[in-house]
Formats: sequence, structure tokens, C-alpha cells
Amino acid sequence: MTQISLTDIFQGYTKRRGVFKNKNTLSIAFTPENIPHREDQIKQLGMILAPLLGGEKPSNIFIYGKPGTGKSLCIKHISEKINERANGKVRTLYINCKMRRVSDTEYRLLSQLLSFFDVEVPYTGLPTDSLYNKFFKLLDEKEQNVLLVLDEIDALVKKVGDGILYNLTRINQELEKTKLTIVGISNNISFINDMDPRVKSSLSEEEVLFPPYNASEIKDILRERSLLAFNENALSPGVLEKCSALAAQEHGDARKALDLLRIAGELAERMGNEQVLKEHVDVAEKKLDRDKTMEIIKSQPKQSQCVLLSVIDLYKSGTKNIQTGDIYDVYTRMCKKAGVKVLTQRRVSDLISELDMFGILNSKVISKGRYGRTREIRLSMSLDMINKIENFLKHVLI
DNA sequence: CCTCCACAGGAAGCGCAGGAGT
DNA sequence: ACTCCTGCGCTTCCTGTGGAGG
Repeated sequence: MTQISLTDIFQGYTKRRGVFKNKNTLSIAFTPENIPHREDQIKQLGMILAPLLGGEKPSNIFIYGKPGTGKSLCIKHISEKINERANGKVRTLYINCKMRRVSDTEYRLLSQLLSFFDVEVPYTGLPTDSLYNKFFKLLDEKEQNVLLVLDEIDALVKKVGDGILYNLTRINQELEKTKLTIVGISNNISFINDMDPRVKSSLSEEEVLFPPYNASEIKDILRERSLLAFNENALSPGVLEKCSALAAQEHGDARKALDLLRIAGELAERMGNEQVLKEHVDVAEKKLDRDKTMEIIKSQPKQSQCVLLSVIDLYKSGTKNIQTGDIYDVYTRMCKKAGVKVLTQRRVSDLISELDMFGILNSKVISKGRYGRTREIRLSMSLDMINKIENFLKHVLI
């Protein structure tokens, strides 16, 4: 009985003509066959990495460019292509270095690398050196060519220093059988300059720059993907233009454009429309912003959440020029109420910096002369959003 | 000119959970 | 069971500092 009605539902769903033909082609996981407006970069990377095909070690590469400019995508694309040609002789290890509690320290990064070889290590207890040795042995077990892609490497270096990179580049020199090529990807251009010169010279033997897309380039990208993703005539006129324009405002972020398009499509489908309208894009933009920040906030530890709620409290009570000391006062009361351990101001100061890094807060160090030097903290979102966060945090904490 | 506020943010080290070796 | 190790979140202690008020 249940099964029958379920099949009915599913059949009804598949029979109904939605707007999507293949939604996956809009996700970040999808690597398209053709990457518009990145011909130069792909050519450059291809030339640098071509020695892999002859079993030679290419130069290490440093890639930089703003978010959503196709850095990871191009690397993924090229490594897939190379692998096809080399009959799987080239192994690509991709790591995003920013993931909290996953790859945001040297130890955790190595433990991630080891897990690619199906080696699980305890989350603490072992010396980092021993992880290096394990990794080293695994690499040198057999002859192979390994491409190590470290995405958002600037975040990691900022947090724990450039020692990791130094160690990795050194491992490379000591390997006998295996050749390890390191590809560092960074959103921040200036970051490479204040690294140890030894690391700098060995990591950025080659540099590739990914400039932001402009609105018409983003539109090209969207058009191409929309042909794969949507049914014919599912997009009303102006939808692509709107997505492109919105994303171009945000330093030419193609990923944002794709997200907008996908969410707009989902909204249209959910509302039973046969066409995606410009209005859907408007709603999608709000939803995208909201979802992103909520996602980050949910993943924060309780202590950070307390800090954030304190900032919101101050904001709502009309305090202007919110500073660290104010926050700490409210924060201590908040913790007691929520039954959470009160951390020191030093630590809270770091938590504020973290929230700043995630883009949830804006903090700026200012000097008020006689009245000291502190950080001024501002919330950079709509009142609507602040209310939403407040509700969520109160629900979770109190 | 100097002073002095209210912190920023670096350095060191502590305690805990969890290894490895004996 | 014991010792001795480690990484990590956190505390403790510290020095540094831009500029308004004197």
C-alpha cells in the first residue's frame, strides 16, 4: 500500500515537466567539458603540468585569484585530462585547507592526506613528525606522480604559519621514487609575499593569475551551463542577465552566479512554475546570502555563538561603536545564563577575529586617543537577517 | 611635547585526551 | 599499569601602540 502510493508520487514527480533537465551541472562538483574565458590559464597550466605525461616532475605552482574565478575548477579539469592520458598514473590529492576541525592545522592536514591512502590516524596523540614519516613512506612505496592541490592555503598559513609548506617542499626533495608537485591556491594575492623566502621560491616556481570575470563573461558561462541544466524555454528572458549582473557586482564570482541560477530554478519548481522568472532570482539572492551565513553560524562552537549573540544584543540595545570590552561584559552575563564556561577576554578577542574572517562581523582596529585602542565591531547584514540569527542562537543557547 | 587609556596580539605554558613503548 | 610523548584549546603574562587630552 505504502509502496504503491510512493511509486505514484515518484512517477508523478518524474512525469511532471520541471524546469530542470540536470540540476547537477550547476553544482560546484560538476566539471564541464568546456570552460569559457579561461583558455589562457588552462593553456598555461597545461604547459606547466605537461611533464607529468612523461613521468617527469613539473614545477610547483601557485595560483591566485578571487573566489569564483575558476581556480579549483581548472585544476580539477586539467588533472582529470592528464589522468586520462597517463592511464591513471597521476594521482591528484585535493584538500581545502580551511575546513574547521578537518584540515585547519598541520596535524589535521596530514591526517587528511593519509586518509586518501586509506590510512586512518587518531585525531590526537601522535607526533606530527610521525605523520610526515607515514605520508613519506606511502608516497615512496611505488613509483608515481602525485599532484597535491592545497586550496585556500592562505587561510591555513595565516593560522599556523608557513612551516607546513616548508616541510612539504622538503619532503619533495627527499622522495626517491615519487614526484610530488604542489599546487597552492590562494584568494589573496599579497599573501605570498610575506612568506619565508625559501618557501616562496620553491612553491611559486610558476604563478598563474585568475582575474575576475566581467558580467558578459559570466553570462557566457551561465548560458553554456543552462543548456545542460534546464529544459528548453525554462528560463524566461533576462534571467541569465540578472544572475550575471548580480554576480559581477561581487568581484566577478561565477560560483555565485551558478548558485543563484540553481536556487532560482529550485524556487520556480517548488512553486509549480514552468519557467524561471526574474523575480525568482531576487528571492534566490536573499536566500543564498541567508543560507550561507546560517551555515557558518551553525558550524561555530558554542563560545563563538555566545560572542555573536552578545554583539547582536548590543546592536539591538542601540549601542553604537561596539567595542571588545562591551562585548566581553555582555558575553560573561550571557555565558552564565546559558550555563557555558566563561572564557578570557584574550580568547574572546580571538573568537571575534575568527567571526570576522568568516565575514559574519566586520571588525576594525581603531584608536580613540585618550580613550584607548580597541576594535570596533559592526554587523553587516540586514535587520531581517539579524533577527533570524538572534532567534536561532537564543534557541540553541538558552 | 608627553601621558596614558583600552585594548591588540605575541609568547609561553598549562591541562586534557589520547597516543606509543615498556 | 605505567611513563612519557603529542596536539589543541585555552589561560597567563606580557609588550606594543595611535592619538585625544593635557
